[in-house]
Amino acid sequence: MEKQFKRTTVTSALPYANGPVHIGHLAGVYIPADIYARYLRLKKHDVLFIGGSDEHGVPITIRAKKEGVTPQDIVDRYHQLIKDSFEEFGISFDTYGRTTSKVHHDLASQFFRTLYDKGEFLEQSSLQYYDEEAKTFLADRYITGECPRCHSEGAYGDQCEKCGSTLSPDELINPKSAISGSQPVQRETKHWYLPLDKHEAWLRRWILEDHKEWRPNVYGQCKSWLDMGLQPRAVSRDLDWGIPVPVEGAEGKVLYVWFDAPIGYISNTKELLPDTWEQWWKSEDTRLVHFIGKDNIVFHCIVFPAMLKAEGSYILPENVPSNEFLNLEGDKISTSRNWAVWLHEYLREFPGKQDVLRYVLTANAPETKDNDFTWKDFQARNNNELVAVYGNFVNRALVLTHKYFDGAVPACGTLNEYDEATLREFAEVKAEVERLLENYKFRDAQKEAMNLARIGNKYLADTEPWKLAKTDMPRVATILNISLQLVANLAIAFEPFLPFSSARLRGMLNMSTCDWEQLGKTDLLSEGARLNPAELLFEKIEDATIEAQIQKLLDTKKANEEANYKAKPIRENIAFDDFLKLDIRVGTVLECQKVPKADKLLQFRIDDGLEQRTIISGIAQHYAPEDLVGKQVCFIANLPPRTLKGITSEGMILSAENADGSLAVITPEKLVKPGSEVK
RNA sequence: GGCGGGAUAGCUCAGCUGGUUAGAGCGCAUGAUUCAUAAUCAUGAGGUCCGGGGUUCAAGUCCCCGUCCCGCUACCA
Repeated sequence: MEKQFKRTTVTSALPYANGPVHIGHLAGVYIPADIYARYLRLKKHDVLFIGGSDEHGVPITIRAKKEGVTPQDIVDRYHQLIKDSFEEFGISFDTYGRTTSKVHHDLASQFFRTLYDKGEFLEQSSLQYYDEEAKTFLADRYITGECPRCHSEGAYGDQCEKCGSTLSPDELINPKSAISGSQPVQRETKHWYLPLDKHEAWLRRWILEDHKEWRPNVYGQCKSWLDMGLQPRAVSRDLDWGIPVPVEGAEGKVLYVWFDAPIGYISNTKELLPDTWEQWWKSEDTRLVHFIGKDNIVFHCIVFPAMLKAEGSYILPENVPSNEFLNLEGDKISTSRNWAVWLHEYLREFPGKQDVLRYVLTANAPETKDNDFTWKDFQARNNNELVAVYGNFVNRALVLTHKYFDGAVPACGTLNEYDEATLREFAEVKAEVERLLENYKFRDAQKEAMNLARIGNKYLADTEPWKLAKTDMPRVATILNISLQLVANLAIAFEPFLPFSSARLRGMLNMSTCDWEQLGKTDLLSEGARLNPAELLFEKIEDATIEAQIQKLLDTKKANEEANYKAKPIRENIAFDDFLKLDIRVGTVLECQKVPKADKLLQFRIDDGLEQRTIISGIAQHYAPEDLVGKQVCFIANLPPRTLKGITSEGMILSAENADGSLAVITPEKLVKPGSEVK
């Protein structure tokens, strides 16, 4: 475990280039990765911090189609937006590439080819939908139709967004091609699969035995997957946006985006360092660390390592620190619902306050469980911690020096015991911050760094130089010298966390060096050195500012509710005879209970006027079974029976679906005889 | 339902392989102080460690049963 590494490759999940970056991404991946990379650099370790945009995949092509532009236009737009906002925010990538680059295409292609030549893939043909008009196979997202579960229109081939079901394209009723609108036909197509099952044995050993130190969520999820047994995964798709499968007879096929994206880490390295990139990826004394969100655990811990191992010449990750999710004001962050704090907007609305957001998102990082970001917490942490503790100490030390010594670092006399105890505390904090950072505990590490400022405030309160100034100037000189040394130390300690503030602080101190190993030293500023005028390192954030942000979110929410409250268009007319075929009846609920081993199903015993029948209905999340007993419901009585969870359902209970997805059972306005027809 | 993660002071979280009166920051109360962005410092009040069993001399920490939250997954005629 205590392996010595010569260099470290740090990767952070590639953001998908079909939308901007929000605080969830920052808290989960980019800020911790950046802190880690900056820390290693400060320690003069060799480190390479890799980022880049993920620019392939179906959602981008769909978005392009919708907007009437090319996929390239989409990725160009968001790649630039994301790249610029990361840069402005101080995420210190050594390189930020993109998966549409030539280097990436070549490398990914070559990677695939190597595995292909080594026989690491399975080839398999299957039937898939094909659009004869557009002359192309259709990816799952390109097929729409009626959802077989909730019967709403507009379900996609992989998922119905209305009821949330996961679908496969051949389940859709009346499938239509999203490209031409024509009815697609099934055609045989060949694809390549990575047989993960073949890699199971070593993965099991490597993760479950050799990496017990991985975070519980990461380890647990891997174990869960391994215990369920791994299945082969397709690595190609029929699509024209992506990296062509480099095999004869594979025209019209591209690498599946999850296969090409992680290779992006490697190709971005190669693009930056064409001659030496391999040492960052193939040398046993390189430590590889992937920073990701919890949705990416399986890819980075199982699939990507399997790819690397299959290729044969690459190292495997040493750790995969993965964060949970960040919520916003109590609700899940959602791009489609516009429920987010977007980085590019934050940068515009809070100019110069990068570090405030960095601080808050680290202090409240979802390292062990989902956390909630609130604007009030943002304000409190800024005003009560950054301003009151850190900024204030810096300001006190500088102002006092200007007042009593005209802005020059005063001479340090003999230290008394209290001085030395204070400095010892400092050294202890340094060791603790290091230990925490090396264990990927960024939240605690930052808190520990903040303790340095607390020590400083206490030191000033206890020594009271403003009183001694009347009687003992040499002692005041010593106290302020030490205080200023502490301030200089803060500039180093906070460099990984709050780089902008550290830079400003160094400017105020005229401090040229910044080296982690100097942390804890008391000669960072030499006697007589001139200080610049004190500026406020952080400023208070007023209530009005916070209220405006909260209002902005509330407005968003309202706008969304209105946007969602749009009734669906009426379907095509049907013949009256078709209506007559439906036999809708009223029944009285005699019994109702939850179906065992199913979360959404209720089992009804219904009096239909003639006899009793059993009906299963997926409304368990909206009704307690006992509340329905004795009620009358409407149901379709002449559907063929269908077995669900081993129970035969003889009909379908009618419910209305509200805008928020909740269900309301349809019941007659007054009591009628069971078996009454609904016309 | 299965699997994984979580549940500890008002809030956000620490508590390693079980061991003295369960900790930190913020908030709150009281006092001190004025160099400082009404900042700081000290002290204090706050906890059936989700509930119930069990193992043990000893359990927040281990085992079993259950509840709630998050994720993946199954079911939704």
